[in-house]
Amino acid sequence: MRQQKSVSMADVARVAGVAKSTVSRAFIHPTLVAAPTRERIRRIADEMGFRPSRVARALSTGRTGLLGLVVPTLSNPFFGPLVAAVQQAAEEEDRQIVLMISELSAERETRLIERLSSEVDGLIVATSLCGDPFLRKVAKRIPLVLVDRRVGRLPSVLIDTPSGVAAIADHLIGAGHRRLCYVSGPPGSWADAPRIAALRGRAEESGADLVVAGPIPPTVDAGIEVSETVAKAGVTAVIGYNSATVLGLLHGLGTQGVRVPEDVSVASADDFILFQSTKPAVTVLRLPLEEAGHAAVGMLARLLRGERPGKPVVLGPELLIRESTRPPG
Amino acid sequence: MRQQKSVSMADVARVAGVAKSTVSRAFIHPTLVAAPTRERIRRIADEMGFRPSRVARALSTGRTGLLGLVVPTLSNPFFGPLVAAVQQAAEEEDRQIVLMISELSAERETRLIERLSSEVDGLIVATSLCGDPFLRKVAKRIPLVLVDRRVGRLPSVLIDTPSGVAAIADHLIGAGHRRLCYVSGPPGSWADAPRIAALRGRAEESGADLVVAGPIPPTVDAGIEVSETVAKAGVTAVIGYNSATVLGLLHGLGTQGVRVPEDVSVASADDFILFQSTKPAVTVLRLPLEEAGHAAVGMLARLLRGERPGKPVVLGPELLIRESTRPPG
DNA sequence: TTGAAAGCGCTAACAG
DNA sequence: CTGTTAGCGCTTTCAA
Repeated sequence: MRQQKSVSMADVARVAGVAKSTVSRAFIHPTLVAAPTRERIRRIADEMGFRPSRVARALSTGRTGLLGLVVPTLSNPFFGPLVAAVQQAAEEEDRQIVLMISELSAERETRLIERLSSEVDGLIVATSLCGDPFLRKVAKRIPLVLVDRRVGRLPSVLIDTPSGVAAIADHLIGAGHRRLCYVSGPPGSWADAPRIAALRGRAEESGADLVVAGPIPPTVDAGIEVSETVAKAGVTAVIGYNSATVLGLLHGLGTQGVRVPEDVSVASADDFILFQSTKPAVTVLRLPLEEAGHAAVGMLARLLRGERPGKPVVLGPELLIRESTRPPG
Repeated sequence: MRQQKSVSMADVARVAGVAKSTVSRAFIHPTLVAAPTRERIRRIADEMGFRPSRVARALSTGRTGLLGLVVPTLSNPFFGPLVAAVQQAAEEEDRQIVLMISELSAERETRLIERLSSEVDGLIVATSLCGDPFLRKVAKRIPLVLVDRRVGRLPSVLIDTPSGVAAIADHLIGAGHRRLCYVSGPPGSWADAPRIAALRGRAEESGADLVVAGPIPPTVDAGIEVSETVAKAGVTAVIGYNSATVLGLLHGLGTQGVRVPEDVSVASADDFILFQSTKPAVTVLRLPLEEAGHAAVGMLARLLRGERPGKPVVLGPELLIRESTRPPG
């Protein structure tokens, strides 16, 4: 049954001529052990290559040191950096990440969270398909932090894209643009309404016009198609829903002889690594994914310590101004 | 210390009026328990909401049910699908994935693997920075499967890109192209030599010419720059190292008035989701990442059962022929 | 400041 | 087929 003949606390204790409990204390509550003893134990443990068993510790403390992270997919470039950030932040707390990918299925999502919830200390959920009531229920049983989703007063880390989109508008209007276009995402996207509201607000304040094109699917093709509409709308600047849309716009406008940015400025509400090296480089919103990951782990750690999680953290995207946007005319 | 008042086996045993061990057996070795007893136990366990403690089981069996997965980054679109596939395959074996991201640092990679190796049942390593001797050492202590890397005779799942690149050449040459260009990756990329060898082989067999451009950095910019060279090389078809390179080529050739595919056919040795919806859609190699993930988990499972892992699995990429390649002229 | 002892919840001999 | 009995390796009272 046993296979690994790894060094246990008992072994260290024997060699050091002390009780197991003293060895344990030397690591967990160093202050409770006389300095010389402690150092000797540590040295011996080290020499013997002692590695405390997480499993045994987990059984006795009731905590595994594992955090569950649930994301909908890794194909969307939104989630890679988030996962990476969460993993790194967890590492700093000496915790590990158990990753689950729901593949955009609500049923799967629910099932995975259900299972995970009984095997980790806490959960970070960055998915949108499972129901609110379900999440509320899970949060009762286990510390839970939501990312980019709001469910009642559950602890959460939010990314305020509307304010980022507004920042794009400010930048554009500030540069002198008077007619802007927003190309919206797929029909029913919950992200669009607040963005459009924010844009309208900015437009009204400054007396600029706002044209909304779409909704269209978030694909390059759809972006290419919609570029005709955009070209005819008589706008001098366009903001695209996401990177695929913008890629399509760039291409579509190009083939219609509309130059970017000379004729029309283009910005993306979504970052995409290649946008920094396209010609022209595209003005984008950099989503604070790293920050979000760290914040989520921090919040979860607080919950696990029994502290109050604090208010939802709201992170603003950063506007990266590049060649694709400039004053009109 | 205790916090969750979850139902334990002892509880179930008491209610069912049997010994703990019988409850245990009812789940682990169902055949060793009389059918009626077994069913009664299961029903009661179910009603009580019993969930066996993985931790306790781990302590007693020495196996945690966790698999470690180490990848270099999630920014490269190569790894997202791989991670997803590994997670899914693991799930089917009722195992969970502990994910580590080395962020392309050899030192970090070594450290992570070192730590992970004492906390999971087995390891899947899809990184290239840590040293061969180190991996050999780790593999002695814990079942280990390599992905897209070969170290001695360690179990591994390989993706045979050279044969895929050769398939592109066959396709092109078969269509009548006589002068091909391969745009290679970054200086020192270990991937290039075998690809170029494969291409040369095909070219010689068929009496076609092969021009190698580069090495260049795997970026859009570099792709744009190199497109001048390509345009002047008098080739009718070009194969790019990866998606960024090809994106650059597409753009660069376009601005030089070289039409794709009318004047030059273009193919990518690397898939990229947007290539199916660009104009023209690009002929690519689809890397069998899902298959690789499944194969790796399967192989690891075999190792964990004490079976021989079998020979390295070699997976061939699939050639997806699209609009960007066609007969010359 | 240290030791002894009692678990944590489960699995796996070994009896019966 | 089922019960009894030891642990797995660690943390944590409780005493000394």
